[in-house]
Amino acid sequence: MATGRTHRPATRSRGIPEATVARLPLYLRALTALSERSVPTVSSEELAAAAGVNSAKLRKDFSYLGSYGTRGVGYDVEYLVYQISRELGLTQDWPVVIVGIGNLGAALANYGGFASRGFRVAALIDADPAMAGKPVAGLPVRHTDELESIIRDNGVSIGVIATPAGAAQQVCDRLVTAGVTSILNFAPTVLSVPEGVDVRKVDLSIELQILAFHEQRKAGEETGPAAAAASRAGTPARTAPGTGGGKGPEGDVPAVMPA
Amino acid sequence: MATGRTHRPATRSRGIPEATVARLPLYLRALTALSERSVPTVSSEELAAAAGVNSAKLRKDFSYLGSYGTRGVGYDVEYLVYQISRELGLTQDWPVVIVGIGNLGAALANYGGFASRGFRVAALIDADPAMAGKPVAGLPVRHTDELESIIRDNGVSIGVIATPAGAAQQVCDRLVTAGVTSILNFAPTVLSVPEGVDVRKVDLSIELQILAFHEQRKAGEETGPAAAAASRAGTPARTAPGTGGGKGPEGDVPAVMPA
DNA sequence: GTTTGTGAACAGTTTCACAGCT
DNA sequence: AGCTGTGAAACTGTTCACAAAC
Repeated sequence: MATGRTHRPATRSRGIPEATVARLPLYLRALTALSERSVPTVSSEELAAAAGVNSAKLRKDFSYLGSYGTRGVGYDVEYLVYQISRELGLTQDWPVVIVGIGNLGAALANYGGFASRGFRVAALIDADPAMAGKPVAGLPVRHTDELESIIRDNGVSIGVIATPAGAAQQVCDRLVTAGVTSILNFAPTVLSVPEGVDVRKVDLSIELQILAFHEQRKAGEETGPAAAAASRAGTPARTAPGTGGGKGPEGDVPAVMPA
Repeated sequence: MATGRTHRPATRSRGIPEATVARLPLYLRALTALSERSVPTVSSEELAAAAGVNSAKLRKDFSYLGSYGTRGVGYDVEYLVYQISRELGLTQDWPVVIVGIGNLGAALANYGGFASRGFRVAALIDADPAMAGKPVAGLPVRHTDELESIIRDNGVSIGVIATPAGAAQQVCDRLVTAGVTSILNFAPTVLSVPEGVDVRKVDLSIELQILAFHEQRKAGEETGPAAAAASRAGTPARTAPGTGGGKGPEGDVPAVMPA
């Protein structure tokens, strides 16, 4: 039963609830957009709208970080950007490796948001010898043989797995052994990792299946307000995800375009 | 929102909890693997291990669907596969369009899990006229002009947005107007949609930032057991004082910015 | 004996509503 | 006046532990 150690509840976080942590990047993106427009201060109401949450939640979230607002006024945009960045650990540079340079890996490598905020793609790694040396997003693809040395030489602690499912666990094991302690997994597999290693999963087909579930409900129960696309002509009709939406945070904010 | 307490009775039907819905695809995947190995029955303990959850949660989840197990024995694999598929709406065929055929869009188009389970890529759509007609994943890319007709002709109700952030809202509006009621959004933007339309978001950079947060914590305090590879040369990362002492704004905050 | 199904206890999250500061 | 910060209430999700079914 050597595989008995998996998951995670890293709720060892000194105080900040996990749900709040998951929303901080959302706020940060909204704040960055405001900052670029040189907006000096913002109220919880405005910022919440931009981030797609409600203001009470936002204020509660910020209260875990400290008292960074001014009553009667709002929050100082630059100051908040800094505080949230620091809290998220984005004031330092995180070298990241991407393993598996297929379509998805290439997409990730080209994704602007990656590099923008504290993350730096240290290397792209693929098992196919034919890929080795080929430039993707301006970086030469390295062969899997070099995985361990790349990680050690660059002090990489975050790895992204974009390989086929069959290779994911093996890649994961090598990453962990070499010193990676956080993994973002795009392969549709459950990864086993030792305690202390964090895994987050992005699973396309799961997201689609959740949508299908709600879609089926809609079709079944025609109670729906038919919802013709009435809104959003003149006013920016804000609408909650209504029927479902779900677990995670909802919504983002306009930002720079990824390639 | 604003002022009135619009108590929306969103929960009207005998609902399966959202958290449970989000796990059903996970169970389904594990069950499918068992099915392919011709395993006839499985216990909650075994299945939970395969899906990466604990058995109590799994049993509770299944209890919302009905009593599909046999005490003293376990669950019939084939039967459960069918029940969950039906619950998720996967026994019907869902035509899907993918808009934005860059690296990511192509990756999605090629993703096997897409087609495998109830979903069928009805069309790939891109705004670039140079892309039109080019085959991606065996399908010819269609131009955005055809978006509305494609959706209507194929009865598409699920759309995937893989465009740059700047185009996402516009694409979203057109999808919704044409009849799409569920959207999977890969662009880092908040989408506004009318009530009744479901949006799920997949945001890479947010996932990475959440990992960075935990990574920073690990570096800061070597809590408990696995202190293993955490401290390797290269990722020192200064200790996060976190909420040390209290939540006074001072502490280590180097009165930056606001000036 | 084994394993499910579930009420009840517990934990985490969101919302409310208002006191307190500016 | 306006807006933050936060206890308390309401809600959602998880874990426990055991009776019931095989």
